[in-house]
Amino acid sequence: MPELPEVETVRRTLAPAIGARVTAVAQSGKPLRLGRPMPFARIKKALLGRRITGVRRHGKYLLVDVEGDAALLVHLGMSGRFRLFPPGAPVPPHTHLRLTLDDGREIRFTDPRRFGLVELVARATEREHPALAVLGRDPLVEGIEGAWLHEQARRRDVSLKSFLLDQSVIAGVGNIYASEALWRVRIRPTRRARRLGATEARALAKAVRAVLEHALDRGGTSLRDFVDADGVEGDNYEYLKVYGREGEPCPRCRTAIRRTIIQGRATYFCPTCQVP
DNA sequence: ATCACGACCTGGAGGC
DNA sequence: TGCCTCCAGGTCGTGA
Repeated sequence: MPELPEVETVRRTLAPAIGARVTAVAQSGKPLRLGRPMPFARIKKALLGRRITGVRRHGKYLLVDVEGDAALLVHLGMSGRFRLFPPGAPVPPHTHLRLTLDDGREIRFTDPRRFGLVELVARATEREHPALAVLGRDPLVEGIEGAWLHEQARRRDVSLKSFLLDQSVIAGVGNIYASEALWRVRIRPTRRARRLGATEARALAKAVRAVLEHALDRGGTSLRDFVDADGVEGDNYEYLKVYGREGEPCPRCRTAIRRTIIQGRATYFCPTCQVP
């Protein structure tokens, strides 16, 4: 479901929970990513009775800070939702974690496919967590520059599409925005990363930031699962230029958009104005 | 060490 | 209506 703009949208809409105290913690007991159960006992011990002091994001990961040194680490996988419900709201199916707040609201992690992740980390050492340790630069937090991107790309013998999806380089770009950014700079997704020129790298770095910021301004892209912490869908889908638009005319040159598979993921491009 | 692929899950859409 | 197949915003372990 979620790439950087969607996760950032959730982060922002979850902010009204800051200051509230956690009065109850409940779980489904179902395993999540890799069939691993969430460390519920540790989560409960660290969160119960504590106030939420912040909600942060790095790449596609969310961190919910509480009093003390603990933070709840959350990844939404493909179908995960992380929402703030009003008091008494019905509990949706596939709800794996519930944090009841002192005013009756509930933060709930819901994930039918269970590709998501919920962990507990110590803030002081959070970057040592395997999921966070490998993350590259977040385009909207740390920023990415053309020269840096060029240097990264030179050393990799993968397609540019795969390169953009590599979270150890850029943290937060996923399948939608990888196709969108490459369309903007008129480069085929199949182009080898090492063949990216310096000028192209500058344009690509700018395009990555632009597509992410544009989507964020629209509350993210809702294809099927995505809603913010208030349950509201984002309306960025109508602004996508190529993703999910096989057969539709390219907005630049009217050629039919093509769909191909790169590393097992659907990839969209214009065969005319995106150069190999 | 890098890289490509399949597995991990459930549910929705479309074909028959 | 029901059954089947395909597809999905991500990540990780495997084996070449």
